[in-house]
Amino acid sequence: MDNTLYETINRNVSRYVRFTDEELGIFNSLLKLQSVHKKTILLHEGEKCNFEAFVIKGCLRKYYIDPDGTELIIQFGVEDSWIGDISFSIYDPKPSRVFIETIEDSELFTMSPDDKEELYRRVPKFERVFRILMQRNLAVTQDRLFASISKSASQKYLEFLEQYPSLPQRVPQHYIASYLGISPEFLSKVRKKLAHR
Amino acid sequence: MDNTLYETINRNVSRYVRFTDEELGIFNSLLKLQSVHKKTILLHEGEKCNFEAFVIKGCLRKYYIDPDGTELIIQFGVEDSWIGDISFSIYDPKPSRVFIETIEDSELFTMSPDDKEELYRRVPKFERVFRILMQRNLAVTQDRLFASISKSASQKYLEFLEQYPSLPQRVPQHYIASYLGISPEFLSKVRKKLAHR
DNA sequence: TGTGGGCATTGAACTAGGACAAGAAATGGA
DNA sequence: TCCATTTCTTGTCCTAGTTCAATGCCCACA
Repeated sequence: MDNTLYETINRNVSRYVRFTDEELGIFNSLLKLQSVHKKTILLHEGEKCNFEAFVIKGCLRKYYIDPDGTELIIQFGVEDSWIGDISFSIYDPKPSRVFIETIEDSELFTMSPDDKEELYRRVPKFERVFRILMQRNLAVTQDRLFASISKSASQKYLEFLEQYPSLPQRVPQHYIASYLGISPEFLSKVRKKLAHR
Repeated sequence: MDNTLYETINRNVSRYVRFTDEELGIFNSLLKLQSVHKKTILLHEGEKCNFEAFVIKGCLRKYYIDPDGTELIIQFGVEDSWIGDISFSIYDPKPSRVFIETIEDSELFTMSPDDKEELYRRVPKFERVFRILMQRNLAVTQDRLFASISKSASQKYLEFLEQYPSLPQRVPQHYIASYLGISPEFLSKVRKKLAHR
C-alpha cells in the first residue's frame, strides 16, 4: 500500500476524529482510485448511484439541469475536498437529480454506497466523520442561500474570489456565473466594472 | 417516564435506525422538555450554544440578520421536525450567526452540545441518525438554493404552499416573503395575481 | 496553416422584483 | 371596549439583472 497516496485523505478525515492505523487501513482498503479525463460525466441525472468522491487532484462540478435546459452549478470540487450526491439513498433510494462531471483531468478516491455502509459497520467512527462533513457542507450551503438572496452580483463575485482564489484561472467564466446564479453576460459586466478601480 | 410524551420523538429517530428500548431510554433521559412562549428568542446571534431542538408542538423560525438590518428566514421548524444551529462547534466553536425564535407558544425537547456528545458516546448509533438528518436538511437546502436562483417568485410561492400547506394560516405573511427571498409587498402582489384564477 | 466551435465582451431593449409611501385591515393588550 | 401596533395591500417609480444579437477571440486539431 502506497502511504503517500493515502496521506492526504487520511489527514482529511483525521481532522475531526482520531483513528488508529488499523482503522485507516480498513478505510483505505475500501477506496477505489480513479483517474478520469476532463469532461467525463461521472454521475448522470436519474442514476441511482450515490457515491462519494474525494478529489486528490483536478476539479469537478456538480450541477442541476432545470426543465428549460439551463445548467446550474451547485458545487465545485477541488483538491482535498469531497463531492458526491446526497440523495436519500438509504431509506428512500430516489434517482439522482444532479450531474457530476470533471472539469480537468482528475484523480479521485471513490466509495460506493455499499462500501460506505461496510465502512460504517466496521469502523462506526466514520459515521461521525461524515456527519461532520455534512454539517460543514450544510453551513456553507446555507451561507450561499443567504448570499444568493441578499447580496448583489458583484458582492457575490468578490466573496467567491476570496473563497476560491484559484478557480477563475482554472474554469470557464460561465461556470462561475452559473455557480453565482447570474448570467454570463452580466458577470462579464461586473468584472469590467470591478476592474475599473 | 411518560411514554406518550416521548412517542413522537422516538418514532422520529427510529425512522432511520432501529433502537432498543434501553437505547431510547438513554436518549430520552438526555432530553430536556421546554415550554416556551411565542416570540421568545432561544438563541441570539453571537451566542456560543449550538443546541438541537425537536418541535413537539408550535412553530419556530431560524434567521440571519444581515448588516443592514434585514431579517432573512432560513428555516421554519414545525411539529415533528428538528431545528438548531449547525455552527461547527466541535472542532471550531464559532459564535452563532443565527437567531432562533418561537413564532407560536411551543413545546420543545432540547439537547445541549454536551449532552449530545454524551449520547453519541453511550449510543453511537445516534451519530447515524444525526448524519442522516443533516443529509436530508442539506438536500432540502440545496433544492432551495436551486429554486432561489432559477425560479420566479410565484413558482417559489406555489411550491412553498405545497411543502407547508398550513403555514400561511399560522405565520405572518412577511415571514414567508423573507423565507422565499422576496419583499413582502411583492408577495402580496404575487398572491393577488394567483388568486385571479 | 487554416478553420470551426466554444468563450468572452459589448450594447440595446426589456422585465422581474425592489423601495417608498400611504392607507386599510387585523390583532392584541389593558 | 378602544387604542396602538403590527400586518397587509395598492400604486408609482426605479434598478439590477436578463435576453438577444453581433463581434471578436482563442486554441484545438486536421
